[in-house]
Amino acid sequence: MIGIRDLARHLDISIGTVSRALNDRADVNPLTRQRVREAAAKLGYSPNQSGRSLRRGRTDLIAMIVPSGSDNTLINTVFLSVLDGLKRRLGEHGLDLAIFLESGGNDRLGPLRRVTERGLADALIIADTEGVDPRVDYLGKLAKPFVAFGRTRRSARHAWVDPDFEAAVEGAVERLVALGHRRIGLALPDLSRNYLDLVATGYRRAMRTRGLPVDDCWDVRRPSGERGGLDAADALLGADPRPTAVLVSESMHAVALYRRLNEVGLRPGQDISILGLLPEARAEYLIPTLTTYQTNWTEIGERLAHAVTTEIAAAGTDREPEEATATKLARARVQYKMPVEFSPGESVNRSIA
Amino acid sequence: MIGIRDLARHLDISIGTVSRALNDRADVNPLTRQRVREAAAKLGYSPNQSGRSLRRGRTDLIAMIVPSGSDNTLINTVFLSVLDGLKRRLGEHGLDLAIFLESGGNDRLGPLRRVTERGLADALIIADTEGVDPRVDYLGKLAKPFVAFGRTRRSARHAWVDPDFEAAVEGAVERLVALGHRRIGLALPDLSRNYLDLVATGYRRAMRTRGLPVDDCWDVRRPSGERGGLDAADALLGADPRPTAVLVSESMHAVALYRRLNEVGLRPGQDISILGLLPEARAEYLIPTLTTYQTNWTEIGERLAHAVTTEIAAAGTDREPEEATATKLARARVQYKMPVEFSPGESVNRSIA
DNA sequence: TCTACCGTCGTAAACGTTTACGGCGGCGGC
DNA sequence: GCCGCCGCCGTAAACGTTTACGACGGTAGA
Repeated sequence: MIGIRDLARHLDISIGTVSRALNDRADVNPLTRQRVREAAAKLGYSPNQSGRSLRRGRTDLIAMIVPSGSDNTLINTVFLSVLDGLKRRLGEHGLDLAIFLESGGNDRLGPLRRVTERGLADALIIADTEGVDPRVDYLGKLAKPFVAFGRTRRSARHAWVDPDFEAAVEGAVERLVALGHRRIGLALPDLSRNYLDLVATGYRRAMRTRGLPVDDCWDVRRPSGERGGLDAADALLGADPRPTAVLVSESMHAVALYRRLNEVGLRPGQDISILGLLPEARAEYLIPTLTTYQTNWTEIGERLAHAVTTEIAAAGTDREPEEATATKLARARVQYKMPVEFSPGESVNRSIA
Repeated sequence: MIGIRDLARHLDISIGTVSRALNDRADVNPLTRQRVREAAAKLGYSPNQSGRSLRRGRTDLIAMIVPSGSDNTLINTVFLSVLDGLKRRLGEHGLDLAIFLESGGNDRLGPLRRVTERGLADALIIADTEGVDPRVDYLGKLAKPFVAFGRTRRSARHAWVDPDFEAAVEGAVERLVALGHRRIGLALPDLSRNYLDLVATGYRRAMRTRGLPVDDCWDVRRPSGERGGLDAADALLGADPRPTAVLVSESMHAVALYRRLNEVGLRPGQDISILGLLPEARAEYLIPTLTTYQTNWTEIGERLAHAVTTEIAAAGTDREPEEATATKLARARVQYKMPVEFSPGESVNRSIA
């Protein structure tokens, strides 16, 4: 590996000048800057990150912590689209993105801890947040800049970006009601995720404001995966009176529901309406295609990036007590609900009226 | 942040001793070691990674480069299972894993370059390899330890791990032939991926060794995604004579094929057999479930980790010309085809005979 | 008693950068 | 002609670790 020393020796100038030239500082002769640049290109110089960040005190790396193991997390299905926007925007600020995985167990703090303790990222993004998430407390105490992909109950105190789940469930209920449905069921996985609580309360509220009844048998919460989905389907189909439409929020639950309906001879979109409150990634694999909400996941990634950079900027000037109000406003915490809309799908097309 | 200096001052010993104590070196009094450990725990010391790796010359971090954008890559569908095993095994060696994304464009070298130039990983894993992959040449020239998740045409020269695609296609053909099929089609996406070439040649070989005809109309290669899948389906269904079974190797192609069959009134598993040469992740979303190969993706991850550690060890002793033959053998390059088998599925159950 | 050795520890250099500080020459204003 | 300023550059310290080297006291063997 060739370092700044070699460049200096090769050009017969000091390493200080080389460094200044490469970092585009003002006090260096344009000609020398040029010569340094050419030498760097010719010799294939690239700065050593360890040395640089040791001196600078930052790494220019953003770490994203994502859960592993289960494949029914929010983050998994639409992962790449979000990352696409996130990465592009971060790149514009000279930041790189690295993704770290959680262990898959119930210990959500350990892997995060490893990343922070090694100090290899300037800021973190945590995904798949729970209602009370130990990670936000931990990062808060550390005063480490971070953004949550998904709200928590402590959301007022940190930056976050996520889809507007309340609007999604509100829109879903509205759409079904417009078709004449009055008995609407809801199947949720019983994971500990904050967005599921938002969906559950949003569902109740949407029903209540329209004066619609909510039978407790219509609001089922079952384990993740196919087995739990079949359970949920059985519970909903066995309810009396039976819902004429079902909101489902996990892919495997949707699959299981389709399967059960198929077995008992009910056709989605004809005999019963199914509406997905889930990322659209797998919706099109079902036949008939599942109607589900969709949103601009790439833009969500971009918003995350924006939130990250403002958090970093805020942390940098934290010790500055006197600050112009204008800049302070510009650095306000990013907390953003991404609008959603519903895809065209074949699983909802039945007018009850 | 508290450093080794603070510990030394706090205990009134030298920083050298503190460092030796924390690194479990022999020449330190067990009692001092104990005291240092306790102080480190009490004060919440954690070593600065930049300083450490600057001095040590290594980062204890493994970088995996994965493509982004398209969601039909091999790496995407079974991503988490592989990563699970990979991460666990790496952790046993004190290595962390970070995932970096490609830009999504056709430039596969740029993102990789950024990672290597910043020098923030000891070794790399590249995924979704092409036949002639610019990344293997680049890494080879750099003499940087790396492992490919997926063979290339230069596979003899580097470490790699992947599923045994030849065995998969061989098994598929054999299974169909046992059911009496003689006219077997193949639909591939027209991506530039090495494993697709392996599948294509494996298909031809399997057919030839059984004395079966291969009509060129049965071997279609169409763009990725639903549109291309519909094209492929039309081509196969329009062939004369029409194949009685079809091998398909991309999820969206499978979905499109199901859809087209549905439209023309053919039932998978009854009127025609479908067999997936694709990771099983989405197979169960189709109705009837798609029969497809499956393998132990977690173990693939573990094999990748093993390959990485042996590559690193080999690079460490590269300059050592005289080496015991035993150790040399132990450090032989890992090149491993993971065995595959076929899942129970409903899309193949028709005996032609 | 002298030598050799061992266990334990301190000293200081080194890893590759960045950057505060000061120096040196030239140029303009007085 | 002198002073001050400015553009450009070299010097050296600093970031937090690791580790080669040597020092020191003590013990054992001769």
